[in-house]
Amino acid sequence: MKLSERKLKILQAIITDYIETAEPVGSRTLSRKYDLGVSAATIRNEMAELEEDGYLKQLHTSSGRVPSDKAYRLYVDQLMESRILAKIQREALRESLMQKFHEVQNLLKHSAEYLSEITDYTSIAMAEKNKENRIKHLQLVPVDEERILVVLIMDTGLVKNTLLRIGENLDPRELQKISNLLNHHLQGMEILQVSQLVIENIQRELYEYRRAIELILMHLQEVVKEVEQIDVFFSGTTNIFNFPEFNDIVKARSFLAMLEEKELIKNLLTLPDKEGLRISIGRENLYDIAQECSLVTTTYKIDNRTIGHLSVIGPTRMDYTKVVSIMLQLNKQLNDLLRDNY
Amino acid sequence: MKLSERKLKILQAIITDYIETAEPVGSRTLSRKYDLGVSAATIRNEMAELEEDGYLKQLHTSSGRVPSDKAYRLYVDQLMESRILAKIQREALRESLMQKFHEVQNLLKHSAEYLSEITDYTSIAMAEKNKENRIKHLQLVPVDEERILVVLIMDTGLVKNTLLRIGENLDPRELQKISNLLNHHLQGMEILQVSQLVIENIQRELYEYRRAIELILMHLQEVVKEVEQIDVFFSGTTNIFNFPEFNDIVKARSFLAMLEEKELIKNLLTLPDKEGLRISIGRENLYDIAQECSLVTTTYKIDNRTIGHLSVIGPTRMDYTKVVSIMLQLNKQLNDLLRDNY
DNA sequence: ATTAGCACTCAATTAAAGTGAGTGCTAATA
DNA sequence: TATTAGCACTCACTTTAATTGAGTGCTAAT
Repeated sequence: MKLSERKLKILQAIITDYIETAEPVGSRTLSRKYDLGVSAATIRNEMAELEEDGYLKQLHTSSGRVPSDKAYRLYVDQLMESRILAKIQREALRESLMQKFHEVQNLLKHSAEYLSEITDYTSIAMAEKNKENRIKHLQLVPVDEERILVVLIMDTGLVKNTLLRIGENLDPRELQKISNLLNHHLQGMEILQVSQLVIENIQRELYEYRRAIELILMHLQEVVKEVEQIDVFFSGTTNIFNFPEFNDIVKARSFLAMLEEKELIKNLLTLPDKEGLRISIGRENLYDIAQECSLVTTTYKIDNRTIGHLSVIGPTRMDYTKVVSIMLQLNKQLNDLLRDNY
Repeated sequence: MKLSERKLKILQAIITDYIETAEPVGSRTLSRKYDLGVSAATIRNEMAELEEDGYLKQLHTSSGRVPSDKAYRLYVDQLMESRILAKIQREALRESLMQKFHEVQNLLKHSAEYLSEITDYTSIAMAEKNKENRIKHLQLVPVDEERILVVLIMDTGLVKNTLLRIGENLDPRELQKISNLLNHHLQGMEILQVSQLVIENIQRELYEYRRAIELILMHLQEVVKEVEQIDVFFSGTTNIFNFPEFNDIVKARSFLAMLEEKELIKNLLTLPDKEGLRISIGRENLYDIAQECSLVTTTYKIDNRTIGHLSVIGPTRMDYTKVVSIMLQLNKQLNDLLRDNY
């Protein structure tokens, strides 16, 4: 049941026009605006068939047609032609990213800002906080008589600090000793594996500091809880107001409310992983409120472990061509950066 | 030009009613709903005079009246009676805060979440990133062969990490040596004071590591730039949709757009400092877009230096009584926590 | 000084009429 | 047989008019 060349051409024109105008498109407009080589009547007949096949929808009997999710799917899979970013833009991007890569979190955050600014849609950065984070290094830093700073470095590049009030007065050398011991035992472990048993083993080895060690490890557990929280960052949330389909207070509100549901956002961004770039269109998204939106999502990895996601979200009528080409570029740049630095 | 007892009573009733309903209030409603002991006609006369004095506004000749900013000002300064939070609520709050106080940033963030949830308005947490941050401690942590982590602890409790790729292969002992030297020179300094001269002095003392030292200090300067960025966090932004006065897409949009203007938000929260709790009402705010809003703001300090602000923002018709009493409670709890821990 | 009564105002709601883009069908045409 | 012009019909949207009702200001009575 393949579509004829002509049907594809008409469908493409409809989608292009609708992406641009957000207005249902009729046969007359189409024949005037695009050079399709056939009359409005012919287009009308083709449109009727396209509607039968589920590619177009009519809001009411005498309105123009609007592309369905199925049409967008066809569009992104077959019709869309990828544009290339101007080289100069690419280099500006690289510049701007280079300055921000101190932390993975920041890198994603700034990428999101870049994305929303250049696409005019809303973008989402999510740092994946998977439990398989392994401890790479742990350092105790003396702050003053009463307190120490526990610095935890994970192999994914994640760094966590905890300011800790410790009963005893430990001098730097003692701290270093504890640090070394903890590192020896904990390096390479997932933090959830640090069981009571492990703690006791460590305590046995440095019995005189058992209280401090317990305090530290207890706190690490708490830090883990925080780490497991989802870390989501948005940019350009108010861009949604630019789109007529959200130009009604109820729609805009539910869109913004959706963004506040971090669990939901997480599920939207972390669907079973198709490689590279994933596009989910309208009702393909399982959540009610997301069904009038499309997402273009890329996933970032270090050593084959996922560290985060970037996503552009907008109306189903989004400019897929633009968004996809921008995200592909960004993806390439980011992966280069990650490979070089982590 | 003081208002009579009766006028005050009527004004109070009008404000209370308008806070509750968001509808212009008329003389009849007023006399029926509140026990003012006079007839609607009398109230009408009083209202006319209150309007002359600028406490009330009429949207059109035959509408009820709405309180002006001047009325709200009178209300918060004189009429408002502070409620006390139930003790049980207080203790739940303390519990919830205690678990989050690892970092100043987190403390403010969680407080904001608490505020927006319990008030149903939007809340803002802003960490003041003033340049007078002094270096308390600096620690170099080895990560792997190629990279070190620079941990910077400021006396305000702010902690900053920078992952740094360093050319040379430094063993932990060498790193410690550099750490010590840097601490010796830098402790107590504002980071902007770390001039080229200081850097050169340090380099002279540990000439063999001059390259590493330069790298580290260069990076610190960059970190400072980040630190100087304003760090603003919002909670409950979509609560604004609950209020009929923002139930129009243009208003809602400009409110949300305002929140994205960090500089503006900063200026709103950091007005010349009245002690404790500050209420700015409507046109008292200098920015156009904020003129239909009121803010209740508290400022937090450690050792007399401002570390952050918390604010509740909503329509001028906000429930000042509720917001103020909640913020006073929170203020007390937070100050206790800060005093005990930093 | 207070209040009841009444004519008047004006936003908001409802109802009706008019407009126009777009469709489906049919018959003519290439 | 595929395409197109023509035409009657549909239906959301806009415009205009009529209706409603909460609220006011003024006046005269209490």
